[in-house]
Amino acid sequence: MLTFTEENYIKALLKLTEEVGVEAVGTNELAAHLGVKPATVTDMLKRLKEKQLVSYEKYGKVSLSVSGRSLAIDVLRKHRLWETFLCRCLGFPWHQVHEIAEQLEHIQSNELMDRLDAFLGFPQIDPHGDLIPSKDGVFQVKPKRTLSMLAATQSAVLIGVGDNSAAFLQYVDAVGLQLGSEILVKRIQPYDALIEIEINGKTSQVSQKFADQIFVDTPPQRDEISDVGLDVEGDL
Amino acid sequence: MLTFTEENYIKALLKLTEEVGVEAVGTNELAAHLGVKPATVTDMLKRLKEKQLVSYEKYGKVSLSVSGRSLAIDVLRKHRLWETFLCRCLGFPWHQVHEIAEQLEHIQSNELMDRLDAFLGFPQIDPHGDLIPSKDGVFQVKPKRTLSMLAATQSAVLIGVGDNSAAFLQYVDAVGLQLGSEILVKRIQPYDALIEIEINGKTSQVSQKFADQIFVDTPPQRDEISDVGLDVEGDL
DNA sequence: TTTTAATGTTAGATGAATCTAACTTAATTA
DNA sequence: TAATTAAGTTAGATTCATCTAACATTAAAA
Repeated sequence: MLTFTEENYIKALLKLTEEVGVEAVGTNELAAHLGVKPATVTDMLKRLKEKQLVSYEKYGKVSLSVSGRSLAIDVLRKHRLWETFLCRCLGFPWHQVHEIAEQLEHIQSNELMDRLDAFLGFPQIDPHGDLIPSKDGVFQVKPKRTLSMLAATQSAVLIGVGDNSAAFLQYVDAVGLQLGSEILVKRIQPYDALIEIEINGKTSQVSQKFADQIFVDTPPQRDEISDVGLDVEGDL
Repeated sequence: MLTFTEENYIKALLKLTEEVGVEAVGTNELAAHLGVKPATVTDMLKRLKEKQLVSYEKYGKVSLSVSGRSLAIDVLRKHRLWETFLCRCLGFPWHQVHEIAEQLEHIQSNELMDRLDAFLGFPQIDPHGDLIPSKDGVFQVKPKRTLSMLAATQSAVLIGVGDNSAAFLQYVDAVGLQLGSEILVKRIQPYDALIEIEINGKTSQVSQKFADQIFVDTPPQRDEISDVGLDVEGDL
């Protein structure tokens, strides 16, 4: 049985490796991500190694073991199922659910999660557009295309976000975006690289930093293939 | 902000005083109830006193302060709302919900509980028949009549239980009882005080210990007042 | 009233998770 | 290659929640 803190460490490792597509991470990076000091991380890594959750050698990089990865994915699954519950059933705005799910993800009961999963109709995507790992831990990260990769005059559909913080998500709300929204890139300022976008007729200027966190799907336009909408929740 | 453990101590204090109708409790009793050693309780009581949650003097009995009681009631409210959610929405049998709610009751978010409360339709009674405290902490314990107080030939309706452990509740299930069930006391063995009861035509023998934990409402019978059923969930 | 039993406290230890400050190793740059 | 910087570790301290073992107080019984 893992402690809350141990669960948070392996979850962070999952995020910092798999989501970025990197093999292993350093102590400092982990510390920064978790908001603790590097020394604290070193201590914890020793404990995680003893429990065979990570592979780690002194002064080297860390990566999750097979069992560590599987436990981390389970925590992530809980997190995303709870987020889905909070939005869909309790009507929370998406910028509030992450913080509460950070607590709920540590509740220990497999049966609870299975029942919640069934209650929600076995959702595949959470309120931020992230894939919910299946019960048996199948979980792979799709390569992501971001708004910042688009050229002027291109349009795309919002399928996810790379930052779940309340501050970022409220900004997303403010420009009128939600999952499934169509985004048109009107032009990119040559001078400061600000991107002018249009959503439902409303025009906004956003930064590269912002655009890096906006994941999009580019619908086939030139090929004249007929309308393929994003079905956020219905694709079993 | 209280720690999980502090919340558990004040919850235990609420239970050991109010539910039993006693002013204050001793260190040993608290320790026994929480499954820790008396020395541990002494330490914790000092901390709780510093935080003004209890009134306590060395070698004396402990009781909750006004603010301690209010916080304890809030924990109890969360516990019972979660239990209601687990039974009603996720279909958990009542003997499983207590353990999971022991974890969920410590999640910190007032908005979460308010939304859950609304989602459940502002329930007043939890799956064990206990009153759910209202948001403003109004909560009084009704004096309880138990099955063990009934005489032979009397009948009554199950309105609650005094023990939420899985072992006890499964026993209750086994004799065919659920909230609202009508119980007929057929006779009481003079020799060993076993109580013979009938529920839906099914006869069982139960002990005094068991009967002490079965809370009942005795419908007016002799007075010929017409049928008054127990409406477990609908009485706003 | 004195002894005994029950109850409660103190002191010292442990493990988890954190910190700061000092030190070591690895990587980069001149 | 040597010096500097970045990254990582160790040592020692702190807080929380717990323990055991020894001691103190209160209540009950002889």
